[in-house]
Amino acid sequence: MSDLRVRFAPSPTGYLHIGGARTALFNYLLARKEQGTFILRIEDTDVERSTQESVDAILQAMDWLGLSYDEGPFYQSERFDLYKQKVQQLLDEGKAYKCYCSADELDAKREAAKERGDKPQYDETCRDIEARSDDAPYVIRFKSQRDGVTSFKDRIKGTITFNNQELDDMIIQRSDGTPTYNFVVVVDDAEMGLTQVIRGDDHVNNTPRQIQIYQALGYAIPEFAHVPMILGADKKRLSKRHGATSVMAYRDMGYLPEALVNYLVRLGWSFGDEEIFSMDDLIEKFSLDNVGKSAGVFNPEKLLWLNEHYIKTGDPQRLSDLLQEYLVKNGVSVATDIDIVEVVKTLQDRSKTMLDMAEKAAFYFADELDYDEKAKNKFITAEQKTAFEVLLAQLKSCPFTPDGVEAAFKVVLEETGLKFGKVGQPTRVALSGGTSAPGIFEVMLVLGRERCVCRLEAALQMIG
RNA sequence: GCGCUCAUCGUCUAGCUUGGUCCAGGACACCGCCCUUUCACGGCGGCGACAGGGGUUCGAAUCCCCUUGGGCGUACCA
Repeated sequence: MSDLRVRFAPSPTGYLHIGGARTALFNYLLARKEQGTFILRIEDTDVERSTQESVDAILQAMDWLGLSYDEGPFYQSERFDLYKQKVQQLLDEGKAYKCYCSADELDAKREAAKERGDKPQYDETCRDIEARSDDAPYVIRFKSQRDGVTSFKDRIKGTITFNNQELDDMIIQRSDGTPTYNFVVVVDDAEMGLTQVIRGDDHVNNTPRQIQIYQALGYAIPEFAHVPMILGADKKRLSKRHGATSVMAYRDMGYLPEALVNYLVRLGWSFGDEEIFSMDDLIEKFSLDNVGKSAGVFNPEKLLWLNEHYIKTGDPQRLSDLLQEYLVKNGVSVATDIDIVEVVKTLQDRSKTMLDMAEKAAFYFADELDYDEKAKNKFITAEQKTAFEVLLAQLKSCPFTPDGVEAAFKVVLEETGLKFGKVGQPTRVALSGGTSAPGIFEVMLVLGRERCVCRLEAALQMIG
């Protein structure tokens, strides 16, 4: 166990999205690689917007991705006493003050500043006034250092410097007594002993003000690593209009978690020319050194390619369990006389998602085949009558093994004098209902004698 | 507007620290060929980028400056 301590700190105001999952993943990988500690903290100081449903959704998504944590989940809503105490400390030391300006006043001033073309900042009206003794509502503001600069060395972006004039006195406690994000994040990151703060790029602007709070509270400053954002195809911040952004939506669409993990980690991180990484590979190879500085565009095609890869190479046994779930979801009742592991084996090379596989597998289980109209008209015709009859007779008696069915087929070719192609495709339609399916022998073996006979008879009946 | 930041094929990226081995490598997508009982898989090949302009240098994708473009922030949200 090393002393490295990192965290993922989502705000429970919705499901876990792609971007959050990636920062969680980076933290997780680093913790596992360095044998450090990965902490999960729920940032629910905004009581209005936080929900238990969101917490559950986030936990479920992390579990699905395989991101286990060592400590937590800690809820900020249960730590208000600690924050109160820290706010009081700053107040006592004159590093924070009560501000009686109303939200409306503040809004008006902000608007006015914008109109003038000035940077909207708090004008410090209450900075040096006496605290009132009446019960007028107030917020508590942090007294920023306004001279000089604040800079820090970002692990992935390098040194970043801010002029302290940019930092106005921010609110650390709302008028309802609850603390705000920029304050609690510092208290918690410090109290939880984090050595590195790995988070989204959208937080770099918060970092200098947070550093000032670390200093005011006498805390050691952790190392910061800001990972670039994920953008949509139009280079705008990834959002719902770009498609699914929820991690669990990808499960519903039939994606494997290892595909999402692999995709997400390669978006912004690289390891030479390698593209395929298992979680174990990543724990061994991941490093903040190879994380790029620029934002990346989310590319659904590449994710799909990885998903195909993991389906192709996945363990059939495991995949068969998953396939059953998707079949059920599609309303297909799974027949017990069919070996689903074998079904998976026939479909692994031709499925893009598990949902896709479920759709392609449906014909195996159908009691009555749903024929593709065009295929039926073209291939289930009088021309095939003899071939079907011979095949039917053979199938009723031949050994139902790879060699057996192939021999049966050979007999058909010999007796009819037809080429394989002439018999194969019609047979495929008769057995599967369509023109694209796994190899004809594989299909017969998975279907079993009884179903093959039944479907061939049905085809013969259609021919009349 | 102001602040921070980023900039190699359409996209993800290697290369940039220690200029020459890069007329820039890999992957996805796309196109073609091969394999083939359908559909796929697979194999082989092709298309395709150093944002622009100045420097520095014998030599720049690599160093410096400017321009342009993008992202993020600018809340009693996180």
